[in-house]
Amino acid sequence: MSPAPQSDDSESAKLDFIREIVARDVQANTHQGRVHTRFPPEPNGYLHIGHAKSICLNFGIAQEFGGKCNLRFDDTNPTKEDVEYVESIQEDIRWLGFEWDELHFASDYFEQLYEWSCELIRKELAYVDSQTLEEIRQQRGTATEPGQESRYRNRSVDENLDLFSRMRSGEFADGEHVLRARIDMASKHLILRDPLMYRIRHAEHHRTGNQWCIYPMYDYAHGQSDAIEEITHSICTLEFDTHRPLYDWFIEKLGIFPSHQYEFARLNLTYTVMSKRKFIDLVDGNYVDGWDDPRMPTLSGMRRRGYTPEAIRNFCSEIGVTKYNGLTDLVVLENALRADLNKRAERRMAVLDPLRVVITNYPEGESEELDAVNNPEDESAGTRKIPFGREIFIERDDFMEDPPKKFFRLGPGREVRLRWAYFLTCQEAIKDEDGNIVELRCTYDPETKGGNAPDGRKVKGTIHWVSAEHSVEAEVRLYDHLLKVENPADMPEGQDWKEALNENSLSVLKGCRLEPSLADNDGAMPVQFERKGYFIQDARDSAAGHLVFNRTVSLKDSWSKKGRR
RNA sequence: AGCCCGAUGGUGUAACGGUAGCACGAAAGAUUCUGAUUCUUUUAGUCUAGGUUCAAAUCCUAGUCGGGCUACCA
Repeated sequence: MSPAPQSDDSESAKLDFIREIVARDVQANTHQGRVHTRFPPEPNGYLHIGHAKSICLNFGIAQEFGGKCNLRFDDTNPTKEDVEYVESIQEDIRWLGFEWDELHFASDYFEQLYEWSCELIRKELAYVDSQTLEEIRQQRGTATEPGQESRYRNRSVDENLDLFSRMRSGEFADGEHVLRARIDMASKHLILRDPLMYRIRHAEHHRTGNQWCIYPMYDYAHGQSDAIEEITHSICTLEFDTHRPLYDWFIEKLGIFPSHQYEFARLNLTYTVMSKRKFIDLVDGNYVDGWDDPRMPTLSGMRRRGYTPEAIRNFCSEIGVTKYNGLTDLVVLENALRADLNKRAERRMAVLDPLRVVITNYPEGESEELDAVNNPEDESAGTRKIPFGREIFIERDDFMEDPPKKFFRLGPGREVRLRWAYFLTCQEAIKDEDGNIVELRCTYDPETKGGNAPDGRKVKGTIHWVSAEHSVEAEVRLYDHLLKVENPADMPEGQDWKEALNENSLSVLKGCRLEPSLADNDGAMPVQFERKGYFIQDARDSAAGHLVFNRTVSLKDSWSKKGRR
């Protein structure tokens, strides 16, 4: 399939430890120099930015080494999985810019897996255990004490074969029997203490329907699926590293294609959570609006928020791949996003907190159109016309009645530039009876049309504005961190991570005023509201009569930072 | 607790026995019709203790700290 463009680091990029292994294997002509990876999600939830790291790694390696990457759904637990997720996962991967070479489902291998189980039984390497869950658990032993062998451990091959086939044919209820690998109940690797291979589950599977009532466990299904697909490098996250001895054991005993497993550290980001379990808590607890809430680190949420695939890919390449379990600062992600949006987003003007300005020396009842540059970073984006008139709106915090010296914006008697328009001088602030400023009376200099003074005088500040008459109203949603703490794994004793939820993570601004070109903006196009940030029209709630914009990310703001000090 | 994995500026990473480098952040400055962008400069690091070696971030041993495993989840 056609490779997507890989992230923008080129040849100068250093190889991470996994790519080093792959490069070495190619060099040594292992598997005839063939490279084949896979991305193996369980279809039981939506993909998140952590999955993006794995996707970029697996698909990226395939592209870089001229290999292949499969998408394989690890659908071995019918009670948790659903086609809804199968579809959303594919959508998200494609959106990220990758295309799989082969699409597989572990459930397609159930018959082969069953046959291999029989082979292990015949080799006396697997047996049917008829103990209860509780008994099995108790016999497992502890980290310091060995486990005990099941009283069913030495059943004959024939009895095992018979029982296993009757398990398959549905003779038994859930939990009556399991199939176990016969390894070593005294092993220091707890995972090798006769791990379960199959359990009985009378449940309908989203793909195989009611064809099966026994389902393989992850450890028995995953490595064998890798082997069937002749995966050369099976890349997974760190928590599976204790499973590797078992992964290798099955492959060795079955004598099948020797896939190898390599583990890397999953992504952790500050101020957010990154697990399906916690996402479910957020959605079910109505802390967010759903899996695609723009505050969620799910790919669907990030897409709705206005993240671009390129930004995510660049981020993944910047953070690297190691076995160190770190915590990546969210600003790294946000900067990757700003860098990408800065190049591609067209500029528009929008006033989020409008303050009316009457330009007293501008002729009443008249208006004009001015030229504005769409993207100073990209000349090909061209220009557009923006209407200007006697009454405009400016941002409320662009005016101060008693401004400090370093405030470059509007104040009584001060002159600023209206972006792409004229110089404007504030003459008077009109207040209501409570002393709130409700309107500004200003004058403009007709000689400064376009934004430059013929006499060469300079102004320190340029502010954005919209025409009162021509602007359109919109709702704007601003987002902040989901959590108030950097690391939810680090909560004080006895505190649940949900106590750290930021109750101000969403603020909804109504009555915002946008320049009219935004009314028929192609909804999918990211835009920069000048001096405010990058925004995108909300894909779900925005309609012709009711514009809704999401703030993707703010611009860097060294002014407000200074104020804090 | 046993086993496994890990530890380099604030954060994320590179250096593969031979000059500790990069990015982000932070700080200062320049430019600027976005207090954005861009550019310049500065900042700050090898967990600890031993050992091997002419030479250790790198190899060895022990310790400390962090993570994982002890599901009929993946």
